[in-house]
Amino acid sequence: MTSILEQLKDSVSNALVAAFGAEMADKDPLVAPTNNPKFGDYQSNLALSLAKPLKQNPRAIAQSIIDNLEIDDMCETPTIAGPGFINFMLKSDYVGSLLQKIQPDERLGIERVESADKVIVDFSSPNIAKEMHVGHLRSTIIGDAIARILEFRGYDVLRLNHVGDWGTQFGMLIAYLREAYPEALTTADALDIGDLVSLYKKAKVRFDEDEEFKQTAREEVVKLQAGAEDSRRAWKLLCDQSRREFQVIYDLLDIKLEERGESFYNPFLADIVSELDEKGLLEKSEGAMCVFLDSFTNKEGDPLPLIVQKTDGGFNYATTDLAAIKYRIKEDKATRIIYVTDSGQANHFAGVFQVAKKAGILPESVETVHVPFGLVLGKDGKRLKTRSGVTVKLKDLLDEAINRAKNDLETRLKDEERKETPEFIDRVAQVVGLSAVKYADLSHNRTSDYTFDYDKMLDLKGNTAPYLLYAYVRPQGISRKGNIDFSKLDNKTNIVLAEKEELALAKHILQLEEIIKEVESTLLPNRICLYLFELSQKFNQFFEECNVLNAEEPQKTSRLILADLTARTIKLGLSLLGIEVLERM
RNA sequence: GGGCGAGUAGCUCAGUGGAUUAGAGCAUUUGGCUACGAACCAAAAGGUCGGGGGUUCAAAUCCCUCCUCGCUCACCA
Repeated sequence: MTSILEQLKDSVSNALVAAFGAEMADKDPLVAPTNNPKFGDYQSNLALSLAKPLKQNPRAIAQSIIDNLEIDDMCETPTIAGPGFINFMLKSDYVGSLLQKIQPDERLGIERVESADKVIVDFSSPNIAKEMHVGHLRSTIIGDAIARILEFRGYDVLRLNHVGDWGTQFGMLIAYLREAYPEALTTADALDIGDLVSLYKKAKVRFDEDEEFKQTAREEVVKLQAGAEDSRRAWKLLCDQSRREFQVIYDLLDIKLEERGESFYNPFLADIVSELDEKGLLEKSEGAMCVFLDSFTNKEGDPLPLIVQKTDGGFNYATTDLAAIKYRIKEDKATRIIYVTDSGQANHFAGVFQVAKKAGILPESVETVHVPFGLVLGKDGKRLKTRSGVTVKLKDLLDEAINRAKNDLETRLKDEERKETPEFIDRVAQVVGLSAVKYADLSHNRTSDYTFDYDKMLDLKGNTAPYLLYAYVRPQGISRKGNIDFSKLDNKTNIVLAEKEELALAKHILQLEEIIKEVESTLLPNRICLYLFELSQKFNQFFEECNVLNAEEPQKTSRLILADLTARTIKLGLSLLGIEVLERM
């Protein structure tokens, strides 16, 4: 369905051409939702921006536009306010007819994109042989939400997990494995990940302290990269065990990912370097092969290099990322590649994208975009750590949220003298706990750091997951109490929107499409959160003022449809964020 | 020192095409359950949008400058 906003934009553009001639056709109609409901639903600031070029009074221009508008079916006659704003107020009949139109549609009238372009979302990316920790939280949650939103819009999304499964640390690990746990190399499942993590730490200590061990580790890297069979077996063992543990988290969070680690691009790295050389971009500097960047300088003001081959001949992540760009464009046919990593990598990606463009690997027709996000902070305003000062494991963090949700729920059940089964309690606690963590993350503007606070995210009040989940449960309560099957509601009766709460709720429901389209380009999921929070508030106001079950027809059916559409909008919106709903809580 | 980002109510944060009186939530104070779940709603109070300049009829938003904080600055990713 064409959104109201787009229809208005088209109408204003047409009116502009009718009033001032065809040369105005490309002029942006500057239509946007009003920031204050008393100015109506939408406004156009067009007349003000035309005052100078047309050398006319903006109010007169506004009047000419209004005179040429053909929107009687949608809006009341637009009014001119202040210096020349055009304010639009939707007609309630029109709003009702739109609701009626989307009511039978599973997608709630939201369009798919015309061509299913391939989009890659690169997110999560933990490191093999390490546990997932709080540092992976945001990439995983934000990346998944972005992927879900683009999938819903109809893009062909490839979700890639660019795991750290290659590099110098493996020499160290394999060397230590041989030394300390030789049986792990021959016996399946001889280690679990807990051992693997402590193994990593011990290996690191050996590596830092013992020169001889360091040398062995380096040789092990060479053997691995050369494809020595027992080294590869050890490497694979490490990867498999890590992968299993990652999967526990992904299952818990309901996240689907295709693993394609750094090692995947290994065969292409040497070619990338020679390609850069052929293009004349390569320079040797302090022993390393580099491409020098435009507009990036170091402390002394000299140009900064992107190192693609280290002094020891090895490749690094810049090389891998260049190879990945090439592969993703040539083989995967991606037209948009989205990297969800922390903002600390902004320079790295800027450099890689610049070199890829210079080298002709990255054509104009493909968009690469770094989607940065800020740090997760503790209440002290510093990077989130445990009380003992170590990094918080992701599993522990999620379990804590679920446990707190469970305690809250049990306290409330006791207060209200409600009895529920242990299965119900566990299920509600899990959904509430996980959705609270996800929603807290997604509802903040991702570019800034955010403060992690269990009490706030699990609060039943305010812009939190529990508040939204409750707003979903309330319409379901109406359905149960009234013994009404929402899917069998009469769709023939005109929807009546007499009360201001009804109208406000209805208009808000219809805005989801605009929001989704906006997020599709800005990749800022917090816009969806804000939308859903406002929807929930409007529903609660409606619920307070407009009794549904005791209303007379045709108002009763109208209100049932409103309640159902609200619930389905919340459910759909939350699903785009990777959050489930509950029928009761 | 360079680059990037941030600084908006006591706290957590919205505000991405400059525009009509700067928003929300939490916390605080007050009112509302003999009506579909009060896990709710209503109302009050709370801000020189870090400081200073500039552009504009109009700036939290654009430009300049300064201050504070964070991230980052060649062989880790």
